[in-house]
Amino acid sequence: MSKPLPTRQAKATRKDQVILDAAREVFLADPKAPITAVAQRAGVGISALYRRYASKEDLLRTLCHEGLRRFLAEAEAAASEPDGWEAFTGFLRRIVDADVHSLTVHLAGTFTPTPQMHDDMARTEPLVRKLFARAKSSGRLRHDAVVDDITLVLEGCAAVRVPDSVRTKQLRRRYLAILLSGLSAGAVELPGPAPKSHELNWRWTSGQAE
Amino acid sequence: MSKPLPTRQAKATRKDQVILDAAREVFLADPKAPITAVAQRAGVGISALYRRYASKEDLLRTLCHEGLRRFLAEAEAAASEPDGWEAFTGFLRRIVDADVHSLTVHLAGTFTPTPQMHDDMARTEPLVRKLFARAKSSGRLRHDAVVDDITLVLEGCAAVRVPDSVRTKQLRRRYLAILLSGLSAGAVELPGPAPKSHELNWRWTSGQAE
DNA sequence: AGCTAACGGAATAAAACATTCCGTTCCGCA
DNA sequence: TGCGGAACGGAATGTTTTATTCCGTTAGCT
Repeated sequence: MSKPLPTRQAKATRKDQVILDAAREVFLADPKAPITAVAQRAGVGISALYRRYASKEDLLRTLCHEGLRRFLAEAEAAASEPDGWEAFTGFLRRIVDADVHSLTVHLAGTFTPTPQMHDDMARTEPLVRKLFARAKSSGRLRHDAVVDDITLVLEGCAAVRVPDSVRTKQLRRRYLAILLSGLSAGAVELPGPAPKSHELNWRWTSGQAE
Repeated sequence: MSKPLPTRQAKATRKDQVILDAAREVFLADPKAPITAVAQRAGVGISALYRRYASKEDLLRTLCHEGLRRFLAEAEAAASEPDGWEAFTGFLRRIVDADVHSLTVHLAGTFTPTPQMHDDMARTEPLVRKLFARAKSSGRLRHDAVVDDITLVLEGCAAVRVPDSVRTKQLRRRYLAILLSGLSAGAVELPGPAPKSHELNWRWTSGQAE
């Protein structure tokens, strides 16, 4: 009773997802991977890909945009969590679990972003800023942490990767816990100038390629 | 009085270093970079490279081995620092500063290691283990941290990278400080099974390529 | 039975690369 | 002052890798 209509179109629609999933896995592991690797992982032919996406760049862009949307959605969801600290840490955990950071960051520069993407990015920023501010005012966050440290944290978590994806998720949570513990109030001063967002978004600003 | 002999051979010897430096920068930024990129960055022709290294793989291997040696040397140096916690944190800071982890890890799998390298790796392991044990017994390290967390920490720090290398170093120190703060004693329990070394060395165990 | 959306995958054209080769430069010595 | 060759620069070469296209096949659907 779950699949009452294995109609041709329905099949194709389901395959849409399979392909996107495969693409995510493959490009997450290697942003420079050939498109045939995606087809293989998805268990489909190359045609199935080109039927849906005009080009490799198009696929990359779609994938990345999907990640961005997820990020945005999580940020919005976190906004309604009453406890500021919980909202903050929960948000980070979900982003790390979803491996969204790798998507949006490691793929940046491999395609030219659409206006729509820029728009979504712009909508995201204030939400994250707010989330951070709430965490800060909860008193649980160390006083010298800044919003852009979030980027560093996410980048670090994304760097944790082992062949087994389940294990990867566990290790990342452990790692995030260490980081959050380090970001908690009451420790010694952090060294050096804090990061500024323009320093960290360079991957987006310069067009194309690697 | 610094360069009394700009003799032909002396020049070449100096260029050795220039080339190795260029190679480090280039392959650190992109492990798959073409060899011409190295030549360009070094400001030399391709011949200058092939005069020194039989192949690209050979260059990669040399580079990586150099990094491994540095790692080993730092570990040995840290062993003679009397304070266990200082030895530990100082060691990490120097390794992070030298960007050695990226070298040994991101390049792994792009060449077949020499017996000499395996040997050096074997010599390194007990040193690091000892360093960790001393940090642990200093009481400053959280009780549920394990040796292999070091790998995660280094991996995370290596993931911090911005175009400006000076800034990168600063940001990494900040990030390491957060991590060390999180690794300090007295916080909440860390989640999940702790990492085991065989989980983290997969890049070395499977031969060749990506 | 016939039409065609949805494919699979070989074929193709273009790019990216590692490596080789050859002509040039210029140090060091006679 | 001229020569031999080490040390190069960088174009030419031969391969490999890839994105993209094309064409024959397989079903849903009527």
